[in-house]
Amino acid sequence: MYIHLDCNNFFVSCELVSRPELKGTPVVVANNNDNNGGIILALNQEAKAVGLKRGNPIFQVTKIIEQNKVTVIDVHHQLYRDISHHIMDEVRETEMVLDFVQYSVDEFFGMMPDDDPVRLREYLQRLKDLILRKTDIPVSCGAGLSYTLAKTATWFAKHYPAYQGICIMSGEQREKALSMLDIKDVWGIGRRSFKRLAELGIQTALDFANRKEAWVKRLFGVNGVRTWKELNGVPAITIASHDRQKSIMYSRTFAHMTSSKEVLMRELSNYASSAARRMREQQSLCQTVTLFLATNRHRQDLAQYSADETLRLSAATDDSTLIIKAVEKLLESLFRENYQYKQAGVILGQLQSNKSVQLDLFAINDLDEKERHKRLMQAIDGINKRFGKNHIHFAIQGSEADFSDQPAGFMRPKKVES
DNA sequence: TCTGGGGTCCTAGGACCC
DNA sequence: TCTGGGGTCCTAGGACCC
Repeated sequence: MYIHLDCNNFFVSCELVSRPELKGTPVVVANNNDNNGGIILALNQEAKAVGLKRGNPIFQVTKIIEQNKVTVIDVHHQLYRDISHHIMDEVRETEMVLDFVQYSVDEFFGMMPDDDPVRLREYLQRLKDLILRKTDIPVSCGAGLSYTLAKTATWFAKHYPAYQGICIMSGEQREKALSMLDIKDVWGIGRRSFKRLAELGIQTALDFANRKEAWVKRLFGVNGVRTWKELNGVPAITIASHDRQKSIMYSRTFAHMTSSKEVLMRELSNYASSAARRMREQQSLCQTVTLFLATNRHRQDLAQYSADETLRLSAATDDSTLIIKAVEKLLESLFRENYQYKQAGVILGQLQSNKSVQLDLFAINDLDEKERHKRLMQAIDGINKRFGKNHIHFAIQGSEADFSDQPAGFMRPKKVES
């Protein structure tokens, strides 16, 4: 049997670890909160109960928030990454999960060489208890004959309190479960497919699973067929190991728009620097650097512009100086005067291991230079690890007061963390 | 009159996920 | 006033090869 574990309301649960007094009260996590902008990214049961939804712009629901004394917390992505690492490490250490594979920041899959429902339930209960004890994060879990069915089981575990957070979907229960599952809630069916399926009269997961394979292939391609097989209890999906990403993105929506190239460059150099640091942490090099810019698409009264461009480096690198230089070059190419920019980001692409480097043909005599850069990066990371993020930085990143460690906003004083 | 048949690689954009 | 940030994979079409 495939098993699946998923943290409950992950972002909110992470915040409640350090603010336990808020447990039992409505809490949401939003971005750009201190600017009264932003949207709801995550919410707990209590917040859902008063009518809030993921994706609500804060300014549209201020009344509900005030009337119900909802606590709104600013998002802390790094905290969630750290807690995620903690959870995954704890689970790995127990060696309880066969074929462990992390799927996202807050969920993972595994296998269980047993389909006895009683033993499976005990086993999942032990995992669930372990994670709660070690990290204070509640999880829900499911088991089924494929990844998709295991994830479906977790969906039932979350939506039906009677399961108490654990749902085992045996082969016999499969059809009944799928007949109760709306097709839009199936993993792999997004908004587009849902719309087409609705037009074709397909309402439940079972309706879909009962169609012929050729029909599915014709209308929904290979991915559709994979989902179809999985729903029928035939494993068809492989999940790539999460330990080495293929790209790293760092982007922000700004609290205030800007039309200044200098301001953009300062922000972007910070994003590049943060992305490069994360890349070095996972011991990768990037071969490409992408930059994108966009105006506020919600402001129809303003001129719109968005663009992106990718620069291929002559050799893969993890050197912040080279990456920042690439970003400067890209900004030079993409920037247009007289637009109000609202969003920008840097993507480091085609990541590869730093263990096997393809040398730059034209820099082959520059090994000393390479070594010096490498040591420079190590020194910068070491200092910042010891004295705090951005303790030392490149001049182009701006003065300390400019750093927006938290989601966006120019000129906001740096938050000091003890 | 009549203009092939087979490949590979790259990229942009779509669709999906959390 | 105010509308997220991060990823993956697939496919179609263009450019190129013989």
